[in-house]
Amino acid sequence: MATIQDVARAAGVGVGTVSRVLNGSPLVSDTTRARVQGVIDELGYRPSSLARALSLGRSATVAVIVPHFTRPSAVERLRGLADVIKESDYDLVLFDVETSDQREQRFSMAAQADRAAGLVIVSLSADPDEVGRLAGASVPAVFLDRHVEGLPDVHIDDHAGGRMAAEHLLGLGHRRVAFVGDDDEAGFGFTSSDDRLAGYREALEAAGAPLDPTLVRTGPPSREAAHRLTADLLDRPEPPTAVFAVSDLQAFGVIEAARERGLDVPGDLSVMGFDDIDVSAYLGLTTVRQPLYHSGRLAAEMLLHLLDDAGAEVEGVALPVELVVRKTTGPPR
Amino acid sequence: MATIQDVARAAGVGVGTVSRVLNGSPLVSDTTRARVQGVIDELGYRPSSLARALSLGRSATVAVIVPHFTRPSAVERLRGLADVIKESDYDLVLFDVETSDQREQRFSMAAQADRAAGLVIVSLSADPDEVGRLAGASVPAVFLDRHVEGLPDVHIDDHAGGRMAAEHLLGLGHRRVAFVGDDDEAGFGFTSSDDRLAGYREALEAAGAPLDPTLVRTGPPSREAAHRLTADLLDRPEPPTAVFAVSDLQAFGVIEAARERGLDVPGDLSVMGFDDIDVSAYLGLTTVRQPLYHSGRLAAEMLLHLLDDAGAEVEGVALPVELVVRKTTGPPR
DNA sequence: CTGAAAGCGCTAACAC
DNA sequence: GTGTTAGCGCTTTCAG
Repeated sequence: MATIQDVARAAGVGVGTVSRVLNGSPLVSDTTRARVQGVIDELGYRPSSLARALSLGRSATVAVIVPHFTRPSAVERLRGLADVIKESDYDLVLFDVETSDQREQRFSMAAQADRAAGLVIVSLSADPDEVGRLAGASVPAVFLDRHVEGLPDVHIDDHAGGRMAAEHLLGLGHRRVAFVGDDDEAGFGFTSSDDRLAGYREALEAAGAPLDPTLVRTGPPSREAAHRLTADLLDRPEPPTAVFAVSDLQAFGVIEAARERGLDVPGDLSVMGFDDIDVSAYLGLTTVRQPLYHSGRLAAEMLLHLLDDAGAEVEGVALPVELVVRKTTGPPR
Repeated sequence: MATIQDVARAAGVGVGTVSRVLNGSPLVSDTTRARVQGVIDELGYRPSSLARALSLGRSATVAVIVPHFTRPSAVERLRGLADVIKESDYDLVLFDVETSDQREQRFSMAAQADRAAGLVIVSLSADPDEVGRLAGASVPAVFLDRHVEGLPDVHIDDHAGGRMAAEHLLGLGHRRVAFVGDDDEAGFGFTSSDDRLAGYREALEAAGAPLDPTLVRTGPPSREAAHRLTADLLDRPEPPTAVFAVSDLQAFGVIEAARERGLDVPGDLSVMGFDDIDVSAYLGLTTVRQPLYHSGRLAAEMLLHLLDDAGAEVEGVALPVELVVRKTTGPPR
């Protein structure tokens, strides 16, 4: 790998001049510029963005820190982020986090301006300590899919979403309903599932149909896990007549399990999800929609704004959720 | 942000000693180690991975370069990659490429050992020049979803896949079939679509039912684009009785367009895709399956192997494709 | 065992 | 206009 030194030597100039050519400084004569450029091309020299960032103390990348980035909802958010970032001068780099360790590491990296110019933190919470550090850092950060006091964020009202789900099921005449959600086994501090459950439970209670604790199941946020959880639910002596899953992906797992048992959806079992991902319309899934793609765009725009104008005060945004009734819910038999 | 200097000063030791503590070197007395560690904790000091990489000349990240990373097929591959990488000591960092410019930039970054320890390049081709550079670089690279002469890769036989599609449709009795594929507008050098088309065309020709050129449409690899392309196809005086879409995502766009016209699938129009993504089984889509998740795992394993043993010779792998007949194809009316 | 110093590749301030 | 040089934060000899 050729370095700036090599180029300088070969061109018979100082490294400063090469640097100037590299950065399009006007303080270089045309002839020198041409000569240096010639050597650069010839040597196939590429400046080290790393050394550049270290020297400058800043980089031109936006880092997105996201756990389980292949979940459909995460992908949809990332699509929004990417669509906005690609129109800017920044590069998008995605840091996957799969373990609690990585979460730590990503966060500590966060505050370093030479690593990333700005940060989007998806679905992860931050403790007050971390919030303080982030707020004090020179690297602006915006949280996506999570409300954080004191830092800009884009979030939804999970509690209200859970309530909507309950009210829909209640309105249909269901009294014995279940919940399939997430456990936070990795310790990421996910709360969406719990918040939705809380809203769900409250609305049920208020209607005089309190949620049976044995009908609440949690597991990893995958279709397979939801499938297993549901199979278990359906094996109970008094199975539920409806299931609210905390994501569409999980709702599909629920439906799968029901079909496996020969149950008709929604005839024998009503199923609803949360998110309204791409395929849900196709599959006719009743769900609580949250604006995933839009939330990504918004978060990116907020960050770009912050990057553009360090002093800018950016308000957190709460996005609306909306009930979308399709074909997987109906009155109980 | 505290630096190693700050720590050294506060602990009353040299930076070298701090560095040794950081890296668990045995050449530090226990008392000194304890004192330094104390200061580190107190200051909340985090070493700069950037400076570290620059100094060391190598990093502990695997870089994945992938265009349009939110396509379902890309996500599925990434899932395989991530599942393997997360079990290793490496970090996974994803570089999105959306423009031809970015492609250049990512590639040039590629060969720099201080940026990434290893590389997985998804769906992108490399010209002989680039292959040479990559082969010579100290950073091992494996190509995924593309065959590259002289470098390890994981790929499928697109040509055979296209043939399979044609044979299936032919076997059902279709003679007037269409193709909905990708154009490579961004100039990434994608060839999968063309290769599948070639296989499709040849098989059709061999069966005496040559593909009508007006029934070949290409556009961006999105559902929406495929929808539009198909609408156009169906408006023709002699519409096709079957459509082969180059991806499942696009096949869904085709189906959408057909339904919009009030056409029954497969009664009025047979539709098949390529990939067999997650939801295809759900939707009963007939398709040509390629092992997406597995291909990601394989590529990651190959790279890890290369990283582990620089001398290792890794063979390119061709993965099989397989026809999966479901409910969107049938005999023509 | 530990401190000092050189160097990783680059930018920017400072001379000439 | 252009060369020189001092860092950016870290690791790693090289002395002691």
